[in-house]
Amino acid sequence: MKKVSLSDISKELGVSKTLVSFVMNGRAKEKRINDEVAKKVLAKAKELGYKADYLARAMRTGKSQTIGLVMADISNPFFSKLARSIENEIAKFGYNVIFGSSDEDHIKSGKLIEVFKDKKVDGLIICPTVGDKNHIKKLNKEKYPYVLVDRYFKEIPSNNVMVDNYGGSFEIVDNQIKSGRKKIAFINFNVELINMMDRFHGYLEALKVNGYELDNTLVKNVSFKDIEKETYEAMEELLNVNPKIDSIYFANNRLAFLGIKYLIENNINDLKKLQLSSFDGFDFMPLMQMHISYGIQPIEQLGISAVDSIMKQINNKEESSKHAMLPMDLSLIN
Amino acid sequence: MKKVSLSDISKELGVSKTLVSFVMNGRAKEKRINDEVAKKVLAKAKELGYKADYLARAMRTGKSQTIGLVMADISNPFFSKLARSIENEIAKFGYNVIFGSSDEDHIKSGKLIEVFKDKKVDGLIICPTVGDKNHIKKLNKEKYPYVLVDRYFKEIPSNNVMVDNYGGSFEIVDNQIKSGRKKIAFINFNVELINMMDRFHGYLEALKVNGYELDNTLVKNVSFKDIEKETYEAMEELLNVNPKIDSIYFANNRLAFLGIKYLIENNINDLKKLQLSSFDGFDFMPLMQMHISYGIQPIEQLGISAVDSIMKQINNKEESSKHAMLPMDLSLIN
DNA sequence: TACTTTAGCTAAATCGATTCAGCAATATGA
DNA sequence: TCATATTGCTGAATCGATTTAGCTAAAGTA
Repeated sequence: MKKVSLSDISKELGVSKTLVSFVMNGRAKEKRINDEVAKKVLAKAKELGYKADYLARAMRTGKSQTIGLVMADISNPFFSKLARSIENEIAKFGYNVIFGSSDEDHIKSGKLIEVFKDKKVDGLIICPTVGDKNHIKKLNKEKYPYVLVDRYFKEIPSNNVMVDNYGGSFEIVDNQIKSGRKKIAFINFNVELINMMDRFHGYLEALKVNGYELDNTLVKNVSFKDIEKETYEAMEELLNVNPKIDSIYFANNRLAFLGIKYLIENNINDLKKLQLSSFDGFDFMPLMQMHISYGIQPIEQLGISAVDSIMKQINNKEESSKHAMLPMDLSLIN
Repeated sequence: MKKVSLSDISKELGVSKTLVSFVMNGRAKEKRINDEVAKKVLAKAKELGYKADYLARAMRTGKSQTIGLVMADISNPFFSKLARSIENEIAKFGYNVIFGSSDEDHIKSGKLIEVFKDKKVDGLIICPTVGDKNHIKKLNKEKYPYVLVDRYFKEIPSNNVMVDNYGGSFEIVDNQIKSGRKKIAFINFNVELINMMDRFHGYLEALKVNGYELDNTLVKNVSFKDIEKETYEAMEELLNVNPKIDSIYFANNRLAFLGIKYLIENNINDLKKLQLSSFDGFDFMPLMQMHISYGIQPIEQLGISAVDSIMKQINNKEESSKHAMLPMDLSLIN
């Protein structure tokens, strides 16, 4: 049951390792190897149960058939669904995924990127966090294959796959206005992230085209670090200080979850007075006591596009600084 | 910026690669290398930015500093939280995680196990599915380090980390009975899985100790393949055929989710007549329109224990056929 | 006949680290 | 003084595949 190597085959058949290697890599024709000999090699390989040693091959060729996935947090449903989509898609190319979570901390993500490069991954799929600019610049300099998902940096050229945060956000807010809402509050998250900024700009634009003034007291920002506490504070301030609010728009599903939790715990559920919307939802939103209007992110497509990009790069299909943008599914805004 | 190898250092200093290797692996004392020389080596290594090549080392030593994680589906919150716990814990040992989802299909899980072994992972953490017995037997024969989580096979010795499915299930059902429920229906899932069988046995035992007879019309089984449709059918049958049911107990949170969805869509919400309970919950259960009583799985601890087991095996701390069982958090049953 | 092609194959270097076996010089002990 | 330890170090083999450079013999060509 011990492992069978190239030389085992070559010895048994009295041919060179080189020849066996050529045959096993399907280069028999190209290398003008006698058909009979090639057949014998294949037969012997099957007989002995030969399989090329992954590490030896990876060391020699520099290809690991593995990609590294750096996300904020795999236990977050958005990322776990994305991870699943990437896993499925990249499996079609015979690749595997090695992953790590950064917790929105660029020290961690930098370390993950380095470790994955050390492990010779053929490419990286990264959901970058605020301080990651330098890591991305470094990857550019090294020409290491990578693609950013969900977020990118305007000032740094990169291959990236994004959702139409601006457009989706615009539609949601525009819809709130069209349905008669006058004072639409916005709770945003980690404002420095480009995707979050874009959602904010969508909100601004919807106000603008409808002739609304931006009211800064209606906009709250919450940080990743203490999201629960800060969301509660934001809700409290919005509802107490500004009692005329008739709509609250959450920049993501986590905020929406916490906001709704706050409302339920405080028994605020007059939805005629207060309408809710969120950039994206979760599976259980249809089961909630509170009606909420939301978009659906094309997570699966996000993974597929990211894999497409990284595989093109790995196979030198010349892909550079390509910015893909996927539309939101807006069927649940109303 | 090209990579620096051992021989670069050895050439620059005029010493052997052997010596450099010893120093870099912290075996200078053990190998009686002159302190001065050792210092010089370390200094030079730092100067040149030397880092041992992962693949070369892995090939030579047979250690990859990577473990393989085989789950049913990483996009399922239970598994993504488990994956996160494992990731965090194993990072403390300088390890990374490569993962794959089996979709409860033993062909897929078998392939994943083989691929991960090919990639020379130092150990496997596996959430096995029904047909995986032979794969586990094979691992036993090969003495490949692995640990099963969430499920195991009674007839096959294995290291495994389980939740107390039986005890948790017993408590939940016992509580339903104690609070006066007479006809407690049970919707189970993929019955051949040991964890699901144990939950069923907990249900049985609770009936028994309270002097209830098992009523087979109250027990429904749903399969992984078509969980949504089958859960709806089960709900329909239970509620129509057996109108005296006053409690429904779901074997997991996914079933509970679907069951509640059914009830909401069909406007059945008289919780005085019908009480709900589930083996485990999700974050948003407190926000639901329906009250439901549930346990909480010690997912984080599950990951920690699994990592503990696999690391002990990898480091030959002689761990064999150890069956760990973690208690459920039952604070939310009432 | 002599020279070029081509088919068919192989030895050896290479990737980069680890480790076995052992050498030389100095120190210690009887 | 001679034998034995000990210190300090190294050459070469090894892990297993890939790949470069090149060889031999037969076939083709002029």
